[in-house]
Amino acid sequence: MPVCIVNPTPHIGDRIVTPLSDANPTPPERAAGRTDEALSADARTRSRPTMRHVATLAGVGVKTVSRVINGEPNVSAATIERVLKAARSLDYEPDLHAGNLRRADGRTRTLGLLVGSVDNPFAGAVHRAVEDAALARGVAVFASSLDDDPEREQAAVSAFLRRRVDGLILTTVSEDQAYLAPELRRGTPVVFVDRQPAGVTSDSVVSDNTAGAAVATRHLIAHGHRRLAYLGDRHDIRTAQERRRGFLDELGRAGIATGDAPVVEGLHDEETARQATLALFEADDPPTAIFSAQNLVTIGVIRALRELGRHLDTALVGFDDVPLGDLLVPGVTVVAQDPHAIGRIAAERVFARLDGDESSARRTIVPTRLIERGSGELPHRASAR
Amino acid sequence: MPVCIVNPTPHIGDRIVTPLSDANPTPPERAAGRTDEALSADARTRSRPTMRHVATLAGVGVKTVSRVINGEPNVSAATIERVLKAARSLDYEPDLHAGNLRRADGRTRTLGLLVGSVDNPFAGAVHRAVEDAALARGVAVFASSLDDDPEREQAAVSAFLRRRVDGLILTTVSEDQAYLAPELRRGTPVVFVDRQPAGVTSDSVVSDNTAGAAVATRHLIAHGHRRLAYLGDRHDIRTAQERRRGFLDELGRAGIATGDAPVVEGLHDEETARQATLALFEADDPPTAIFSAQNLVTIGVIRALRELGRHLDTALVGFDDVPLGDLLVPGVTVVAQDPHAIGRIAAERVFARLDGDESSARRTIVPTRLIERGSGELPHRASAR
DNA sequence: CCTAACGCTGACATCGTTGTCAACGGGGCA
DNA sequence: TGCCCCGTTGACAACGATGTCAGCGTTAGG
Repeated sequence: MPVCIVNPTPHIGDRIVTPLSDANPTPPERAAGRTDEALSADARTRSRPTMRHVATLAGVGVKTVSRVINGEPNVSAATIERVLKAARSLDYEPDLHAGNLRRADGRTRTLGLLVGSVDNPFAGAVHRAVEDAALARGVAVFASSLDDDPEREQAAVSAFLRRRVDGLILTTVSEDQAYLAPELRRGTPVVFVDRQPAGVTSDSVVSDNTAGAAVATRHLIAHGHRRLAYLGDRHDIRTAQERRRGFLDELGRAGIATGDAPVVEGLHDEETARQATLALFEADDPPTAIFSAQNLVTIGVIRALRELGRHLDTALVGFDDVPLGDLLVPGVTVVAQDPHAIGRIAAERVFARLDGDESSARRTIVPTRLIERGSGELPHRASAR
Repeated sequence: MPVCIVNPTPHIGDRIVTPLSDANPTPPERAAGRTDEALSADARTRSRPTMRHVATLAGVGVKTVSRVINGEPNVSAATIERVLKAARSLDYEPDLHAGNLRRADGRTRTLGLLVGSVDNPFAGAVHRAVEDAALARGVAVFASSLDDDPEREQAAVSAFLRRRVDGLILTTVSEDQAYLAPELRRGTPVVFVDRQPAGVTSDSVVSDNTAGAAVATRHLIAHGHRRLAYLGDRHDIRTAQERRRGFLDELGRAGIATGDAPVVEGLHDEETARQATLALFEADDPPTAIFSAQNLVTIGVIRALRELGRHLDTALVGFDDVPLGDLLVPGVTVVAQDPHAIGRIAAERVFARLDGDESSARRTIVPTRLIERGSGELPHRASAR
């Protein structure tokens, strides 16, 4: 086995390629064998074995093979043995989709999951929960990233539907999901996560955005802050709107003028959030406390505050937890969502629908939890500047 | 739209469920219509429309619909128009798998991806890169978590194969992937990521584990440390073995006795790593520097060092980057992998194979990069204790 | 002893689509 | 005019599996 020693400080992007011994010398080729011997020899090598190959080798009919593979009753023990042996020797794997074409229930045992980005920790947790629920039922999960792009949303849904997924779990960003109406009418379960649907009615599972934002805001106000800034996601995302509303409502409730509270929207990643924060502190009358409405935004804000050296005197509460948030100094106070619960519940809703639950659409609101770690408890003091 | 106010400090796990107006009132039922009117009416409502439904509505044959849907030539403009109109009005989506059954190339435009856990940031980045490459080719990605469970590995591969994925990108953990040999013989592209295959020969894309670990170790030694501990993953994972070897070899090269260097293995999450670290400091002669060989292990070590108040006098270099590692105090020095490159290259290998590349199997080694952030540059001083 | 019932089995149609092939009609050319 | 070619179209088989059904042999019951 060749060992490769790399330059101690290599440039990422370089790579070292090591050729190994020959493999896959057999070019792909579809079988056309018809005689029994041809079938058998052929299945054992190039082409993918079908039930007919197994049946021929076992000396039984295809239907009998089907019965054995699917564990149907009324096959003699000896026959089962022969069929299994043949299947093993050919390394036979049944074609789920071919079977599905004819099968009565028409289920592909497949789910489509659309999340913000499979790279985001929130999405990762949702995905993992969905997968765990799916695995228990032998269901595979297609995962796709949305990137807040409405076209990508529709393209992903279309790709899922062409592959005949049994159900959809969707984070959406388009104005309106009316395009899903025909599919819903056909009975395909669709559960919206993190975002609520518009233009159609279906199950959804979301965090309590308004209340969570209000809790965060109240927390900052309770520590003496009167000049609070909101930094959030695109305004056309309803989830972001709810968080903003929770923030502004709470300001109003505390008698703080909402008109001149700095509200920055349209942030979608660390870098834009960082720059927005820097700009906020360049302007007159910078905030003494910040509510950041999304995990990547929170990280961008933290970076900016560090750069400005204001992280110890500017209070911060973020919506959605941040990895290692407890190990930073100060610790990052957040309104934590429960992405694992969101994913699990969404999957449960899909499976309940598949199992025949025809009750009316349900909105499940998963509570958030304020986690105090320091950044949100920084008191207001006379401006440091 | 009902608004729900949640208890300010709710217990996560509770949830609020709001019933919405009725939806999906149509029970699922397979169509059996035969006459043209029945076909049409039926397709428009309950059942999923097929090409025959579209053909009937457009007044053409199914093959013509097939031609239009697939953009094949030799269909008159007027016919195309009629067919598209009919397809749109029925909200027709072709069945990729049915087509695939008959199609010459036999491609499902689907990929199977097996990673440690879709929840892990390394895996998320790999996944995202694979998805991006796949999206460009209209390929959907099945993602599945391995959890270092050999049975899960085989079950996942089997689930992928039953769904006839065009290619596999696998993180493996079983002793031996000989079970893949028949599939490889059939020409299915398989690319191993992060782990190298055993018992079969196929493409792989891995980080330069040995060199990376050596760089990390050399870095710690250069800062005066002589008592270095290794904390790593399960010993039966080859990737972990390589990192350990890189560590021990480098110790040897520096003339440090490897026999009594603390080497803790079998760690698989933050908690086990944390406890192992605590134990290390309870014993005599604790290390002054730690090399942690995996991202979750690194985090566990950091937590333990914080608890012990030793984070400012114990040097630490981790293998694989840690989210927000630059914002901790001290910053976490790591040997960063390039998971995005790993995923991208793996996907490129799969697609190259699908495009007919039959060159011999290739091992691509993606370099690592030492990122100095503070924790790895803590100097050795006389024991603080 | 006859018949019904049952366990076991395979022939056949079918699922939704595409590959093959032949038919049709019109235009260009000899 | 006759022929061929080509663009357009649809009938039909086939892909790999399952649902249906009928046939076989054996056993239980009358």
